[in-house]
Order: sequence, then structure tokens, then C-alpha cells
Amino acid sequence: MALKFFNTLTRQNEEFKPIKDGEVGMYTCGPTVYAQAHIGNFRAYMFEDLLRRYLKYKGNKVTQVMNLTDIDDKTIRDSNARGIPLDEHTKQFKEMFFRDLDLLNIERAEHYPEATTHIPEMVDMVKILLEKGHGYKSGDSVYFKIASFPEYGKLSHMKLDELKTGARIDSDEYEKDTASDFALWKGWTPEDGQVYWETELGKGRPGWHIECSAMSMKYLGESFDIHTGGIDNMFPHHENEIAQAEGATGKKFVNYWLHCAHLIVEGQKMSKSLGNTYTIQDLQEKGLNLSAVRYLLLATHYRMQLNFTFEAAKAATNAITRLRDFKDSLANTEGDGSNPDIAAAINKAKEKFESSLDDDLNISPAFAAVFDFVKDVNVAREKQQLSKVDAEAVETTLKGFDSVLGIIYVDEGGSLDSEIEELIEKRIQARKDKDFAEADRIRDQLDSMGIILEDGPSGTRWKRKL
RNA sequence: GGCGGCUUAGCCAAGUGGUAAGGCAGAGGUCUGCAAAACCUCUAUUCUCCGGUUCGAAUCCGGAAGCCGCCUCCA
Repeated sequence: MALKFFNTLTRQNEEFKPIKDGEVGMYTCGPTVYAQAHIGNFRAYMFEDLLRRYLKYKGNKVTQVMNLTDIDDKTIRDSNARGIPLDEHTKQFKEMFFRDLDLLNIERAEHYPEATTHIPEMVDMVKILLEKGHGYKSGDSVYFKIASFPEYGKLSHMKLDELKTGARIDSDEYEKDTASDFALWKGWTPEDGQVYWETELGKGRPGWHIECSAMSMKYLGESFDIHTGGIDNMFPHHENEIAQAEGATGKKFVNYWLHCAHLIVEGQKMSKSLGNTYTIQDLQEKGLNLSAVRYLLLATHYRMQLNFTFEAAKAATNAITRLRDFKDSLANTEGDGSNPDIAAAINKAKEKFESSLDDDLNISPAFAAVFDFVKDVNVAREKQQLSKVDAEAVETTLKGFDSVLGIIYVDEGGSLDSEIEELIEKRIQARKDKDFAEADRIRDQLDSMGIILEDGPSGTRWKRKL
């Protein structure tokens, strides 16, 4: 079955065909580094992580570019308020962003271009747009003339004359021909303080939209395969990106546009007044396991609104525990031969896992395939001991699934310290001596330290609580 | 006002014409010193509501209600 994506451009499921066979270029709108990213932001980055991981699973070489917007009204405002340079102000948020990506086991993109280090590319592009009649100067700024790009609106299916623009015209400080025209270059104003670039376009700073057009094309070429972002970015941001890029090159900018729906918390949209714009640190402090958070962010189809609840987080923790227990159970197997049911289970699971994700990253049946797989292997194991060969085949399959999911083979533990090891040894001895009161006491003590013991036929296993 | 989305069990969530996946939670059982884990069995006559089309609809059409997003550099 072929990989298909729902393309916002056509509003249809389309078979995915990269420009160059086996290689995929994708641009993903990244964070504005004016604050610590919240769980809603990470929903989008998680979707993009799933996308890139599955493309790789299918054998593609992926080049992902994610921008870091380190200049905009808010970053300028806040850095001026703190009285420190812009780059110093944004540095800490960039660091937090990458730390959170690691905590959520989100793979790194190939490039993270920063807006402030790509000013020349943006200036060049604005110059081309001016030459081609898509831009015009007004005061110290440069604007994109939407009327010069008849296809404007093809992504969002919005018609300009239908937009509510009234309130905006009055409040706008700049001079524009048409209210919906947007800034390519913003002339310096006193509020910008020390933040400006002296360029051929004058003293000022780039508009937001030109950033993504210029940087995506620098790293991925004038036409590339996939562009993603949150649904809120569809209009006007992505619409503007198309107008700029296609206005400048005359070529199709992006073949597949994928948009991710938003996340709500406990049935309510995130807002400062509700205090539910959680960061990753907030969730950690509330005691949530971050693999469970990853599972939750992953487990709802990306085009559906995701309801993040703490009850679901608890459920996710238990689900992950089950998968990891299964993984651990594969370690101690012996014996020769092979169980034919195992090969059948592997084929069935792979087929369902892949056909589901092929269908516009339909994650739910893919997870169902993994859980069915666990069950099938366990049933087969009840009938006949798992041989070494079987266990290895199961493990290889599970690792393949987890290369996409990233929740099973995650090292969160660290090794046991000697105190815990000693307690486990003591308890084993107590059980041998039939001193069950003492054994139970030690088990409770370890439990309070976050260590769970499981006594099986082959001895006692331990694991950490999630 | 324009454009778009959603409504499936206690919770999360698949399913887009053939008779309700999966996870969590819950109940009973096997196993175990007791637990835990694992395994087995059970848990939506029903898919927001009302009409219609069809041999057959959660799925298609019409209508209603509720919730939500974009149209303001908010993923």
C-alpha cells in the first residue's frame, strides 16, 4: 500500500511521491523563542516527529528544516524591557526548546535556521519581489501586493473580499495600499530600539512570513516536498509563504501541505487565565511520565483536536508499562526451534502497522497493531516456549515499530545503586528462608523507593515505577 | 458575516455503506508464599437528536442542538 497524505492544498488524500525518489525535504514551522514552549506547541512538533520517523521507516532519507523565529514584536519588546541584547534574551528559550525536545524523545531536524542569521537571504528575496512587481515600498517598509498574485487564497480557500478587515485598517501603524497586504520588510521604529539591520532595503527588520520562505528555499530548494505547521498557520502565514515563494520563483513552492489540529486541556482550550498552558516542566512537576506525555501527543490523529487530560496520562503510563514489560520479557528466553505462530503474528502486525500509518499517519490502528502483537506473542508463548530465534525476531519487529513510536526502548532508569541491590539480595534470601514477613517488608520498602519487584519462575525481576 | 472542524462505552480513541478496533479503568478465573506481571473470559443491540435514501447507515442526504478553530505574527 502506498503512503498517502491529506493535502490541505487539494483537501484530498493523495499518494505521496517525493520530487526525488527516496529523499524527502520537509519544512516545519518552528517556535518563536519568546517564551518556553507549551504542550500545545509540542503537539505540532510531535506530529512532525511522527512524520519524519515514519518517512525514515519507509526507507526515505529525510531532510527536515525547522526555523527558530528569534525576532518578532514580542522578542524585541521583552529584550528591551529586560535591557539586554535580543540574542542574549532568546538564547535561553532556544536552549529550553532543545532540552524539551530531548525530554520528549523528539528527533532532531537536520537544520534549525535562525531568522537573525539569514537576513541577507530575506533581503535578496524581497528585492526579487520588488523587481517582479509583487512588492512595493511605502514609507520605510516594503509590502507584498496581494493583488499581484491571483492565486492568493488557494491554500486556505479564503477570498480576500470576504475577510473581516475593518478593525485592522485603523489600528495599523503602517501605510499600505490594501489592508490585507503584508509586510516583507519593516522599517525601523523607536520601539525597535537597538534591533535593526542596515540593508539595501533600509534600516529595519524582516517581516515574519519572508523568514520561512527564504530559509526553506535556502535549505530545500525552490520546490520541495512537504510543509507542515499548526492549523492556525494556514492563514495567513502559509498563504503568504506561497505568495512570496511562487511570486519570486514562478515555480510551485510545496507539493504537500500538512496541518495539525490543536490541543485542548481537560476539555478546555489553553489560556493564561485558566492556568493550563502547561510546559514540559510543569507536567514533570505534576509527576507525569514524559513517555506517557509523548504517547498522548502521538496517539490522536494529527488532524483531530486532541484532548489532553491527566486521567488519560495515567492510562498512557500504564499502557507503556505493559509494552515495556513485554519488551523485558523477551530477554530471558532459551531453547531452539521456532514457533510458527510467531512468524504469523509478526507478519500480521507489520501489515496492519504499516497500512495504518500509510493512510495519512492513522496512528490509532497502528497502536492497536502493536498491542495485538503483544497479545498474539503472549498467547503463542503460552502454548510453546519462545525460542531464542523467536524472541529475536519479535524484538526486531518491536524495535522497528518503536523507531516510529519512540516510547518503548527509552532509557529512563539509570542503574541500580548498591543499596537497592543489597535490599533485593536480602529479600531473595528471606524468601528462601520462608521469612515472608521480612520479604514483604523489604518489598514495601523498595516500592516506596520507586522499585517494583516481580517474582517469576526464573527469579526476581525489578523495574522502576513510571 | 466568510471559511473549516468535531460530537462513538466510565475515560482516551479507531471505524466513511455490510452489521461497533485498540488502550486505560472494572468484574471473574489460571498462576503465585502473598502480590505483581502474564494469560483466558466478560464489559456499547449501539454510535448527539430528528427525518430521508438503501435489502442494509455510526458511515450517504436534509434538518436541529452542542462544542471548537481560522479570518489579529497563537502549534
